[in-house]
Amino acid sequence: MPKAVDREERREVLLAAVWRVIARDGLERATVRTIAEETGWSTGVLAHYFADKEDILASALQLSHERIVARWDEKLAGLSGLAALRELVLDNLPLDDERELETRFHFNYWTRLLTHERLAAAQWRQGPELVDRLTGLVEEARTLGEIDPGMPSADVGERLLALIDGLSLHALLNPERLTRERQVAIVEREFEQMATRRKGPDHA
Amino acid sequence: MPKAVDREERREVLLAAVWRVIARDGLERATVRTIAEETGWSTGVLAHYFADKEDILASALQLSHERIVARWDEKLAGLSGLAALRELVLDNLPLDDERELETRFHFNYWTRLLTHERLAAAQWRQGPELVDRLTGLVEEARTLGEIDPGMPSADVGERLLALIDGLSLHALLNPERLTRERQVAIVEREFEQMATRRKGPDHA
Amino acid sequence: MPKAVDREERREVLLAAVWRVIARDGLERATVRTIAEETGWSTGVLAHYFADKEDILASALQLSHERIVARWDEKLAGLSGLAALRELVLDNLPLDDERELETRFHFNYWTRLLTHERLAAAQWRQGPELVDRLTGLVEEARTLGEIDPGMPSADVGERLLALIDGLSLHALLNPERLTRERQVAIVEREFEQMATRRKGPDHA
Amino acid sequence: MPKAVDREERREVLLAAVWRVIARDGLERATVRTIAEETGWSTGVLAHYFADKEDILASALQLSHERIVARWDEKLAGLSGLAALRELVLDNLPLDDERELETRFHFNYWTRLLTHERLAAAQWRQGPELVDRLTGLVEEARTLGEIDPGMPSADVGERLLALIDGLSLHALLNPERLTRERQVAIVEREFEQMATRRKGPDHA
DNA sequence: CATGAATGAGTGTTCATTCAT
DNA sequence: TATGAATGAACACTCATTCAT
Repeated sequence: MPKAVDREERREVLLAAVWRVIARDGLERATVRTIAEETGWSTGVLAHYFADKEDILASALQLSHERIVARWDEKLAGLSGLAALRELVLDNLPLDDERELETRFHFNYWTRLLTHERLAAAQWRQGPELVDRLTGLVEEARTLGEIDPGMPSADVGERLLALIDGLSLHALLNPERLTRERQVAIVEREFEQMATRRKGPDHA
Repeated sequence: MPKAVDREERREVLLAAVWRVIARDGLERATVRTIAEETGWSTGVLAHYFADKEDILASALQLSHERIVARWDEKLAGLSGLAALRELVLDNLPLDDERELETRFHFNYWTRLLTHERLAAAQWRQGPELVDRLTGLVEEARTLGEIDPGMPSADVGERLLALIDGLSLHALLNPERLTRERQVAIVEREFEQMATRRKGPDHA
Repeated sequence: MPKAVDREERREVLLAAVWRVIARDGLERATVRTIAEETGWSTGVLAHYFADKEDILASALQLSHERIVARWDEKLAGLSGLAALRELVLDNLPLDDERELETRFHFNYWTRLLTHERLAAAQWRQGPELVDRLTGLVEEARTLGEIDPGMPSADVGERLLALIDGLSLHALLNPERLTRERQVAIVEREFEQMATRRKGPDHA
Repeated sequence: MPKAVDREERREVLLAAVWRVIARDGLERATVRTIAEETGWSTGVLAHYFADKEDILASALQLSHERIVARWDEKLAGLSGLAALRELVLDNLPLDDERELETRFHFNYWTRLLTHERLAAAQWRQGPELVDRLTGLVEEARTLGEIDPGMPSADVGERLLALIDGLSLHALLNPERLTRERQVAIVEREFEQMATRRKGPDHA
């Protein structure tokens, strides 16, 4: 009998190393050797679990995405409308080490998505799914009368997405200026205003 | 007597080629050869004007930054407060081909700034400066009574910066979803609300 | 008690797979993995029956050779002189699918025999043996008065060997130009002339 | 001004090194590093003159072919019929060191032509051209009444081609058995018989 | 005996850099 | 000053081999 290896589990262990390398050193320095070193195995082992480097990078993003979506589902269970929206926005900020690694990791793919056709395939994209979720919850919040009905949900969703990624970006680039606390404060204020404005039309 | 070459002018011509290559093909594919081809000169000529490739990339960012700051000064001349703030935000979105190239160009540096010490240390100047300008104008608008005095100017500035870069990012990644018109609409609404809220405390 | 495996029989099954792979894909693409796939077993099994890859290749050639020699003995039984010679020459041309595979297989070793010491030293046995058989039968034909006694048997044998391999080579490289029928026609004419010339001296 | 290098001449110098490596070590061991070593330059230099390794190998064969055809033209100038045919056959045997290298070199491509589609393109093939020349000269000899008109010229040409490559092959594999002198003797006898048979039909 | 996971040297290729001209 | 030939380290990838199970 061969050495018993759960291939799927092993793949995930390897991909977690890929996350760490890319988050720490960047995509450019994420060479097969660097990744292998991080896994603790030899370079050749990657060939057993992935077709080529592009498959490694795509699989790493794919798995990360799956984990994130699963976490969303978990965190949002039982919540609806504005509360769910707030949770979703906060979940997508680099507010702890795990999510900072996650953000740094995804960050590296953004530029690549811009110029690499093949990577732009549907499953690579977390963005579209997030904006849809955000917009859906905005819509829900509006139905529940929690927010100003005067604004198109899609635009509100888009603005929240921009806020998430903009804050994430600058939190990574300038962690001292844009601390975790400050990110939360800015988002909380955003939500206060969204909630406040629910009567916006009334007072006019 | 050596050929009379205006070194500074030549550098700028070369760096403009660097912008085009990076915006079009990405940093990864911006090889010395590709850049040289874009300039129309040979690869060797770059060695006369720059220390090494990193110097080329840093100088390209630096020059781009200088141009942008100059444009800000020009556009904001005569404006103050909310009007100036609005102009500055809109100027930093990829709303025409020139600024789209600019955004795509800068975009490529974001990930690199995260991991490359030398580039980050020597060249990252735009972000801080922009957030400072935004914050300054928010402060000015508050002094002029144009906006809600209840919010910390720095946080408003930070949120606008996030909005700018978040919208820019997704406008590049998904130009069909986030059209230029839609970017403007989202920003305009943001400003309407900032203006509306100037009496916020009053109606409570 | 270990599993009862007829090692010799297993080796032959494995080597037959080697023949197919090499004839089909060439020596260059005959990797251990490809061969293992063709056998239906895992790559590791080859290590149990062969010292290393070179041993696999040498053994495959060796076995093929043994089979061919056995076939000669069978086909030539009861024949002698010119008739036997004709049969032997025709048997060594790729005139049916089995022998075409055989020829393609051997073909791949020719260049390797030129440069690989170990293979050349240990395994090259067919060439000499075939030329010896050809020469022997020429000698026999001469003794029987079937052919021109004026020519050195060794040279006639050598020429027939060259003809066999030259025709085989071009039949593989250009099957449309050098069809099986044409190969036979060329050989038959060769033998007609050898037979005709048996009275050569007489008419002078 | 750049270092003055005649690119075509340099290419030929490099390709001559390729010939030597392949003839000596075989195609399999003709790595880029081995070739570079033989040229005396670094590995990178090959990238300046050839697109990739396949281009190197194709160009080497191409140049060799051109040289051979040029030599044919030179050697056959002023000759016709059987005399030209004899010269052409003898020229294609490995009868001196230069042509032995040539034969060993070409030899290595034969197996590759069998399995590599791309290499099978028209310009790679010396064979077809040679068989056409041979057949043409046979036809000429027949017109001149130098040989037996009873045999199809194409078949005679084909047989001579087979003889050439068969003798070349075994001369390389067994130089002690099939010496240069013996190759010549076998070919000369072949031509004597072709000439003798010109009256073949008469004596019947 | 049979498996296939793991290894790491070797491959073709790319590329920033150097430097003679 | 400008050229592009030359370099050689680094890259992704392939593969024969080893060996724990």
